[in-house]
Amino acid sequence: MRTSATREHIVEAALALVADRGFTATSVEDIATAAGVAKGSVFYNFGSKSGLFEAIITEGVGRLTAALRGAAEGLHGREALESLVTELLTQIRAHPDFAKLMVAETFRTGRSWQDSIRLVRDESMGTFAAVVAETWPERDPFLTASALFGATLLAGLEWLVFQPDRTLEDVRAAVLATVR
Amino acid sequence: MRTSATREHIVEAALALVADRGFTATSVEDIATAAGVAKGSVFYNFGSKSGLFEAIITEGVGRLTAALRGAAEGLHGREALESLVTELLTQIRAHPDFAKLMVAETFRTGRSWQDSIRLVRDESMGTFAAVVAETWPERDPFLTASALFGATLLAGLEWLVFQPDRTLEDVRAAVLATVR
DNA sequence: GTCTTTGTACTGACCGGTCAGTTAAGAAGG
DNA sequence: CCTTCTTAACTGACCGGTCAGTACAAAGAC
Repeated sequence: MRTSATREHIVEAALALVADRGFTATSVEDIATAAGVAKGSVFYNFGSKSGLFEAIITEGVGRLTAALRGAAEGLHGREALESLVTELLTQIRAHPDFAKLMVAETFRTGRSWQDSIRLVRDESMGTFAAVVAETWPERDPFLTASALFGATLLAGLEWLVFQPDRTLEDVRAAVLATVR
Repeated sequence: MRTSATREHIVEAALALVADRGFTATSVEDIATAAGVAKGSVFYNFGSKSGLFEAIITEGVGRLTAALRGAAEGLHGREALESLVTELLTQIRAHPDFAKLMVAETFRTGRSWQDSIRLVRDESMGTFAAVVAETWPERDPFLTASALFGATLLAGLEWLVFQPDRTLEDVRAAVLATVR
């Protein structure tokens, strides 16, 4: 099997802990305990602590970029934008820890996995920017895309962290009502 | 003098390092070296590592909330919103490290200074929410506010970190063109 | 004017604990 | 019995926090 149960348990536990506390503040021992394995297994399966996080992020990157690309596929204008917002919110709900991690780490420098984070950012924002460039050619595509992306991302996290009782539809409506 | 030069040097160095690397990843020794003082001085002046960060955040909190409150004072509707966006961008430019720190730490839990961070968030978002509630009573004030706040904040950081050659006016225009 | 005292700001060597990473031995399974 | 995977014990580096001591200025004491 390509991804053993042990690997999956470790990745899952690590993602949750790191999203909440940060990379350096989370010890490998804690991750191993939460995953129900011994510390050595983490090193056997991922080589190093940062190796583990590169794996986590690479996995999340692939998932998110694929989802966003698929969501915009064949659509144009406002319709494409609405589909992107909806898909991003869906992904945030499905993988809130990864979303937190992204927000927390995007503007830092020097970590080994920074490139991967930067990659999701560029890919995701690129998808938004493409729609913007096509639909509103008079606007600055990347600044506009980051505003749209930021609005969706922070509203999504506000929802999951502080107002978890709301529905995706509530949040979607709020975001779409504020952007034009 | 209330705040000695030593204190200021330490706060300044600490804010820069922590915004870039995170709290746990930054050692007190590193901060002291960057500030040009001995490690002991950090503990003499702030008591503990987390005491130092509570001081940093409290300072930033006061500055930001006062600025936003002042910006919305006496204004209404779209005019108030535009003033808030402009003021938030101005603050982000003046104190980019504090902005990074906010983004990185808002969705974490359990740190001793978390309450202070939460406080800026609530205050800042509250100022936006008040304008929303007054101007567009049919919209959800807090979800809308977080979308507006998120759009401005992430566009602002995109600007400072990835496109520093742009002007505040460029970013302001992009954000205001995207929100309605 | 000089000597002693006192208080404050600061220093850096040091200590105890924590943590990433290693290793050697054992289980699981074919 | 051999490969793959897992484990517990261990190691050395690093880090937060402490503390005994230095520097120095202000304030009496004579």
